[in-house]
Amino acid sequence: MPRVSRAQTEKNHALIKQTSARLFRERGIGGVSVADLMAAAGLTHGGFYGHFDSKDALAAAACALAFEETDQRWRDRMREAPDKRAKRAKIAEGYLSERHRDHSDTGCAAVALAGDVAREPAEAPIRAAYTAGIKSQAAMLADVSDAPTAQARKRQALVQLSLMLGAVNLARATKGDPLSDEILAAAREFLAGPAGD
Amino acid sequence: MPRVSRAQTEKNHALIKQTSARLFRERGIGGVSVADLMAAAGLTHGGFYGHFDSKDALAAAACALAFEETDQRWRDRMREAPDKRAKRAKIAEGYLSERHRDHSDTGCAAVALAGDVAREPAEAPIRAAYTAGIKSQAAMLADVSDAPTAQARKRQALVQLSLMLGAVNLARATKGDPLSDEILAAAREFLAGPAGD
DNA sequence: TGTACATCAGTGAACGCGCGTTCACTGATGTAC
DNA sequence: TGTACATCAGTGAACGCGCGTTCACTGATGTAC
Repeated sequence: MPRVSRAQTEKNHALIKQTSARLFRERGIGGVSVADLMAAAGLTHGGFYGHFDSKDALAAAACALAFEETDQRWRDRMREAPDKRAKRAKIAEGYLSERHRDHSDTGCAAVALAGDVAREPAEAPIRAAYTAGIKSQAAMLADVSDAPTAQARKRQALVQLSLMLGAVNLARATKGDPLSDEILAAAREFLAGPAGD
Repeated sequence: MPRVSRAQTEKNHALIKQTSARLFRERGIGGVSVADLMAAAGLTHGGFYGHFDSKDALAAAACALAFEETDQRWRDRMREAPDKRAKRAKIAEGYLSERHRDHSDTGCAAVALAGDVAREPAEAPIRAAYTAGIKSQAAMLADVSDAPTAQARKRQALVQLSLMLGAVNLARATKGDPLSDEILAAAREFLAGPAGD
């Protein structure tokens, strides 16, 4: 079984990253061991350090990948909507759905990793990846803002992002109680309403 | 040193809870060991199980206490403001301050613990404590809403809470980058502005 | 109020376990001729 | 195109460490007389 073709090695590398991007979002970085994620990728844990320098380095790479996935989904959704207002609404709708609340493993990286990243030390490599991901999301939302100035568009984007992230985070933490659905509904209604942009 | 007076035992019990409420908010539940928090309370780790059944049980008690502290601070702040609009603004101001972002140990329990609680299993005792805390905060905000119906007041409260929590969570995760301050400023301005209620 | 003793809060060593990381080894892959 | 061999991706045992929890022990506290 050892010594695998160059092509297979690259596939394994990508698979470890993809698997981690999913597991870290679902269970948190501390909630998944190196052995766990290598097993989920169909490998044994010893080979991990041939692919990444450390679990921290993988966390940064997986975070970046998770944001790429999220960005791609946002772009796809926006493409379906005719104008800026509809694009904003399309994103909010998906973000604030019960489906998104219940599937953090394939959901938005920003909300799934916020709590973990907030407690990482300043020099942890995942922090840079996370901040870059947030900037990308904010830029996408600012692009579909109707506000007159660049500053106002950015502010609107940051408010929409904060509200969506906060609502899903709260809905996940209160899941099992009727309040969880109410939080999502309140945020959905607010962003769809007349003041929702 | 062993066998301490009844009064001292109660003080120790309270101290363990207070210390945990602070440390859990700062480093997360998984980021503090039983030995850590007993040492921070000036005790040795072995005595812990005389006070609590398990770390999970303590986490629930500490979460409840952290919410009590937060509630008390909100009540104090609201008392200083003349009307509902000013009360809402007062809460938002403090919540979205750089000071609050930089001091999670004494800050709002809802944002500090959201990520941890979201990943706890349904039967974990901390989930009930957390949901109760959120309901209390939502009720306080609904009480100072100007909306005409009870449902609208609740929705407004849930939106304000989600936005505040999301903004501080994001600001903590992006701290060190100028974006962090911008997120807080955007949310502050939005909640102070004409549509901010 | 004073004495004799049972209680039990806190101590610190120990438990089994899982963690991130290292390393000697293996044998298919890739290369040199 | 075929053979000989060096490379190195993956294996699995082992490393030291810290975790949550248990437990025999200690000696001041609280109680019974």
